[in-house]
Amino acid sequence: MPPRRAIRLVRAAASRPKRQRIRLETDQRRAQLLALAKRSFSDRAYDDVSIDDLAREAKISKGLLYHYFPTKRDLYVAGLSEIADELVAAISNVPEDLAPIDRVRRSLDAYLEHITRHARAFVSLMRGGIGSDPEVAAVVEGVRTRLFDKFLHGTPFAPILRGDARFETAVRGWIGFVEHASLDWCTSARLTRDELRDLLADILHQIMRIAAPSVFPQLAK
Amino acid sequence: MPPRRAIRLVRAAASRPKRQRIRLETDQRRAQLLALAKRSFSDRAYDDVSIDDLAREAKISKGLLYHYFPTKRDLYVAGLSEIADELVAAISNVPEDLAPIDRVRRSLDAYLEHITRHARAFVSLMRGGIGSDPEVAAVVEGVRTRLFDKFLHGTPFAPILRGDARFETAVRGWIGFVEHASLDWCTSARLTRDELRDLLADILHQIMRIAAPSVFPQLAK
DNA sequence: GGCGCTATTGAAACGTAGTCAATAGCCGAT
DNA sequence: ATCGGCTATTGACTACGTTTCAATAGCGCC
Repeated sequence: MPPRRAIRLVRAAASRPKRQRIRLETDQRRAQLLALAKRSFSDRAYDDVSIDDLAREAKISKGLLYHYFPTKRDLYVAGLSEIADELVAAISNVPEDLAPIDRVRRSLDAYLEHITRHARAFVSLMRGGIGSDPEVAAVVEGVRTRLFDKFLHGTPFAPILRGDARFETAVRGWIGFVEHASLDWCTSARLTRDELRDLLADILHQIMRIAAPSVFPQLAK
Repeated sequence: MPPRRAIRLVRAAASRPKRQRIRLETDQRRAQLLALAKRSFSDRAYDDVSIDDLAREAKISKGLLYHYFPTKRDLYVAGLSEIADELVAAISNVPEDLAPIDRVRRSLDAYLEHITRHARAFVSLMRGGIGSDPEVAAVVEGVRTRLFDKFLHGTPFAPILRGDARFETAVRGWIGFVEHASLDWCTSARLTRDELRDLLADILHQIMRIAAPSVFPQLAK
């Protein structure tokens, strides 16, 4: 039926194409949009991702997007939080019964494994697309705090030293070290993953020796 | 002369207030705007500083602002670069003839001194108001590279180890450590400045021992 | 087959970055 | 003095992206 096409075109021009509406459950749609946001904000900078783009890619109207996320920033933060949670979760299934030093090494393995798999997302998380937004800062800070806890969880001296300013400064600083080194490493891997892991673990070890001599009296410098 | 006020009001209403134009030399105007930008972007987030605000504060029109800086981002980057230069300059006048370890300690002193004096600017520099902008990233990266050079300049092993991946990873990671620890410290100083300085210096020392055993064979772990 | 609920739309409001032709102050020449 | 040119400066205008909201269409239920 050759006329079909012609008729269609006429109808389209006359009575407006009228894109068919696809109805989704709230949860599904929300999940779809979140996934899209995570991808988009990992690939491009915050300002380079427009609501129009997102809506077009999701094949919905801008209005609907705003129905699910009251603000572009909210959408961004929601995506970032998920990325953050995934990262923390990635190092959370390290066996409990290992020696502290092995736990650290295993955690580092899991951490490095995860960030190589999700390099783009990790970079966009850490570089913090909107540096000065308090919510974004809170997400990043949350990652640090939780990593701090994970890496130290189960070590015998953690309870003793909790609250010790010198110790906490040192370990939190080490987290900064790890972030920095892994960001560098993501963009140009000049060490193997094992070499980096060993280096990071060794340095943590030394840092704890320096920052908590009371626990390592025999090693005092 | 009571009528004065009334006359003024009438004139103002009739023939438009016509704000008087103040002509400035290009350099002065530019300097004024840069200073204003540095202040504003340190106080508020990038998006919360509008060109209209800046123009109003500077008592000039938007158009003129765009005459000096082709883009809001350019203005921001220009301000950020100055802050960055000031930070690097701050640690640049450490005497050349000190022992390496003392140079590091003196540099750290200068660094900490500077960031306490310019805490807000330092924080906005490091948090990188626009995380994903390549120019902004370049400024921050430039600070790191230059700090790296400054801290190591004059040490005997620097030339030997330049290019050694393990060593560079470690020292660059230490820069991350320092940034992180000093950002924390800016917001809540739980150590004295001297304690922090000593901690940072000790850790650098240990890090170099670990990362460059060939230079410290006698200390190999 | 109508009714109500809600996911969805489209257009319009709004704010902010960026443009540009016109203007006003300054200075040197006449 | 004043004219003329140079350039710092203006302000109205455009463009574009976020956000709002009343209207609409799909779906299940009676």
